[in-house]
Amino acid sequence: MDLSLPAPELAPHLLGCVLRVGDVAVRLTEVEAYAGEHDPASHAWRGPTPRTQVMFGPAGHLYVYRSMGLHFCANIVCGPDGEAAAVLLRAGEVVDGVETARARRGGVPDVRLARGPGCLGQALGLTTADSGAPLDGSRVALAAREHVPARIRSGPRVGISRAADTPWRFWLDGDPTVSAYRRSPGATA
DNA sequence: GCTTTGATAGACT
DNA sequence: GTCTATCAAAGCA
Repeated sequence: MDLSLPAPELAPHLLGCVLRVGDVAVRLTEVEAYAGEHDPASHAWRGPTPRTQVMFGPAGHLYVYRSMGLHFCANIVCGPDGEAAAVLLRAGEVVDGVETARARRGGVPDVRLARGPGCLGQALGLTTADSGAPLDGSRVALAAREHVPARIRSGPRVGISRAADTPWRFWLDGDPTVSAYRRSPGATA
């Protein structure tokens, strides 16, 4: 696993990998690539800010942000140092620490534990305090998948207002934990 | 210092 | 399928 790859190349390679945060681990089933300064949909497209600075740093760190006040979304920073590339983790299947995740999510069906970016962040217990945390295996670790997933699909990204037609969303076809496609209301497409 | 916007999720018609 | 809650960071005056 080479996290210094550009986001669009790395994203499909992350599918099927297991991300562990504390007691909870998820198998990634849905991700989206963001190419930083070259991507109008990225938080970092206009240059570094206090909130996005971690994306400009070296690969192998978490970037966590808050959306709509209530929801936390997790990204894995990738690309070379200085490039604001990141891969948004949109959904996953909880493979360890299910009880912990279930408690955090308030008793929803298991298939929904990490379905959707905000849900995934909540299931893993991530907050903005975890933004910038390294994937060094202490609290957060990324394990390579054992086999290449059989069916990977790609398509337009979801829920963003710019460049929504860029096919940088990747997911495992047929996986029940993948969120239903949901078009951005104001997407320019 | 103030105003606008957002990489959503869940409830409601 | 459509509508809205809710707040911090970004952007602008």
